[in-house]
Amino acid sequence: MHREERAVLERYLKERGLKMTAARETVLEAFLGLETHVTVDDILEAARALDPGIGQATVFRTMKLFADAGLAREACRDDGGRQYEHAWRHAHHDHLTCVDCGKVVEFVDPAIEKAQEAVYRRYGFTSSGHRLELFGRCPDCSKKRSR
Amino acid sequence: MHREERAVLERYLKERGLKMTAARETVLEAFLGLETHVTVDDILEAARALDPGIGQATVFRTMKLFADAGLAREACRDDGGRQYEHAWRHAHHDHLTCVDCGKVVEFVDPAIEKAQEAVYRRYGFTSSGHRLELFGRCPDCSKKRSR
DNA sequence: TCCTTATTGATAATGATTATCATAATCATG
DNA sequence: CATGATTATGATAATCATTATCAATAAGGA
Repeated sequence: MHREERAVLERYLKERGLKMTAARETVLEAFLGLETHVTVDDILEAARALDPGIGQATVFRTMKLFADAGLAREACRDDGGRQYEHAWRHAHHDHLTCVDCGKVVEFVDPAIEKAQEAVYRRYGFTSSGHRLELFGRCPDCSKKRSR
Repeated sequence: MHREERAVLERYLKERGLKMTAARETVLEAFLGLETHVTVDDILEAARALDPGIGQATVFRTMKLFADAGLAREACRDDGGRQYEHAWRHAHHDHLTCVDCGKVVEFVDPAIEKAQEAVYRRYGFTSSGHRLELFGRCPDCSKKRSR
């Protein structure tokens, strides 16, 4: 299962003299088996379902590693803890979040992406990623409000 | 000093039966006297310069209040603690951050804003703000890298 | 297999934020 | 302008997410 991601991880590890371990395999399987937008505790729970001996610190460490290896993307939430989403073969996308019910729509907008490139050029910056979150009310919650 | 912001705060407080206090005045002055992008500790330090008796918890509470009153905007940083920036009569803007030296450029791009409106319409959402952060390398750091 | 080095899990430590609570300040009202 | 109901404060403890420490273990090249 998840042979491709495993290969990515192994290459990453070998390149810097790190080791492939049982714990790392377990966390990888747990993470990939979950939906995107998960917290470390979600991953810990899933990992312990596969191997009850996994420690919390290991999940923190391992997810950081995955982020660096390009397997996960991390984002801070205003409230609780960090969240992770799948990054391997998951195209970049932005988020549209409902401030009332919390629903999240993932989207990609070429016009936005293009305009961002123009901003980088304007200030002479080299691009290395961005984070865009649109907040608003989804159709349902908008309706409820205006009633 | 800062009569307008003070009036905003007073109206906000009165509307919900809250009280204007010396501590809130002090924190307001301290916050407005600082540059934007400040942490709670920055504000605490500035507030204690005006009144050494101010408690840390009060600053946390008060800044939350200010954010709700539209005087401050808060944003989470991936690393350390929350940061606040001025919100009253400070036009909305986005951030372009250098991942090497930490330099921050504030910008507004009409094309991006327009494209975002289109996204809201596409999904039937009502807009209530957004957060955009572009990451990259500033001209200086780009040069250093390519050497 | 052996040996060096990285990794693990448990636990303590940290740092940011929030809750608690007794005391003090605010302000609408009489 | 004194009163009283209520909110706010500051000190402290509590919580939550995350990181550091460390002795014991596992990986993997020689």
